[in-house]
Amino acid sequence: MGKGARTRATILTAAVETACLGGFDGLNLKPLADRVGMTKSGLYAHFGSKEALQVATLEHAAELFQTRVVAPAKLEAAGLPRLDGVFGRWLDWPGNAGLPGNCPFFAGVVEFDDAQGPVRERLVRLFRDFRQVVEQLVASGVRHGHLRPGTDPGQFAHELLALRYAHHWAHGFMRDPQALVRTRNAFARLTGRAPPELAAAATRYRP
Amino acid sequence: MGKGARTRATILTAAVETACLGGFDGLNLKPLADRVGMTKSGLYAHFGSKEALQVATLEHAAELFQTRVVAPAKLEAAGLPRLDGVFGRWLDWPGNAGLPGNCPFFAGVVEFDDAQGPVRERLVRLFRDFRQVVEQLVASGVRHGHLRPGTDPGQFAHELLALRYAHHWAHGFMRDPQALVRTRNAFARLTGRAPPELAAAATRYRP
DNA sequence: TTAAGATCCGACCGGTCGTGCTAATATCTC
DNA sequence: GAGATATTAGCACGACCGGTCGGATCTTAA
Repeated sequence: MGKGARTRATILTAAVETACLGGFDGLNLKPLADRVGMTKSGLYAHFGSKEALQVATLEHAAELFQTRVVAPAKLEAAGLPRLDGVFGRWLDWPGNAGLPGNCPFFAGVVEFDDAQGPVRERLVRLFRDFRQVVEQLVASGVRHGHLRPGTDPGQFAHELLALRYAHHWAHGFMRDPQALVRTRNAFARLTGRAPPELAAAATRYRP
Repeated sequence: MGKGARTRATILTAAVETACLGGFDGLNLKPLADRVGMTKSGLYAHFGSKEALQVATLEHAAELFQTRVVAPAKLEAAGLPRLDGVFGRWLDWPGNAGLPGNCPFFAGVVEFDDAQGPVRERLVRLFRDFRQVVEQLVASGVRHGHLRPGTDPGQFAHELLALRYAHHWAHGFMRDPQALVRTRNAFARLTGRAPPELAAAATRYRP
């Protein structure tokens, strides 16, 4: 690995940490350059623009997510246990990758939802790919008899992401000490492992 | 209403719209002043700082939310129907208030989760208050026999917010045309009104 | 060893940011 | 209508933004 690739990696590592703390809009050149002991123009030798830096940072974070959250599933039993593992690691992310702050992808959702450009496109594709991973895990769970036949993987993935998002809000923002147990309860209900009497909230109301 | 109060209202209306489009970090003085035909210092006569402007904007948005989403529940039948109404209007917000873009509160969650200060505090209190409203609606639903006795209002509110957050992601960011139907499905499952065979996903798996 | 090329710095550009101040103007009260 | 007050414009400051450029310094391969 040449010197260029080495410093590029150093920059990207610091950039991902910065993005976890301040989002992709917080990826300002001067502070980032200071963090790695360089100058702004030094960064520009590696990335030609701020947008390119954002995309590269997103890519680097995605690789980290892949190795820390998704890949370990290969070592777990196929079907629902694998889904359990991914969801559990997803809840810890990005902390379990040694990163400070919160998930940068969720920050990107807010920062790029009205804007457009390559960063947004890349982020959408990232979410779509991960969603597909979840859907395959669900389908596998159905095949193994862990989940009810006919389970809609798209609907399941939608609700799974909802739980992760709510955890981000309750734990990260509201600092609710009950966040984790509530998210786990909801996950248990989603996967049909809640006590039967808690599986649904309503009793007799029909609109 | 004096002239001061009138222009202050004009500014805040424009500020809420701006916050819907670009969040509270996007509340920059010059563009906002241009939008209402004033200069930056004109705004400064009304709010003494950017932070105060953000707080006032948050307050104004909260009042709008109260009147457009929460208050109409008074006209609905107590219990679950009232919860249906609030959730339905919440999904439309802020569009049903004539505002462009997305919910500014969700943007604030990302922008102020690591930061601290009066804006964050106000936003936390806002969410806590609304969560309490939801919990009371749930408790009322239990009393009316619409929801299973013993339903945990806190857990229910946690999952309800999860659905709204997922809708924000799927509809607003991912532009998923199936977002609405999936959110409604999930709401039906949460309130126990999904077809029984869809109420839970798992069949026999026990970890 | 040496020269080509990669790498990085320092200075600088045009803009925009939030924040102050003064002066002039509009509005309200008496 | 006069005086007090509230409101707004105009202007300037320092800090920071993304981006550019020439040249110094270091790697690397011949």
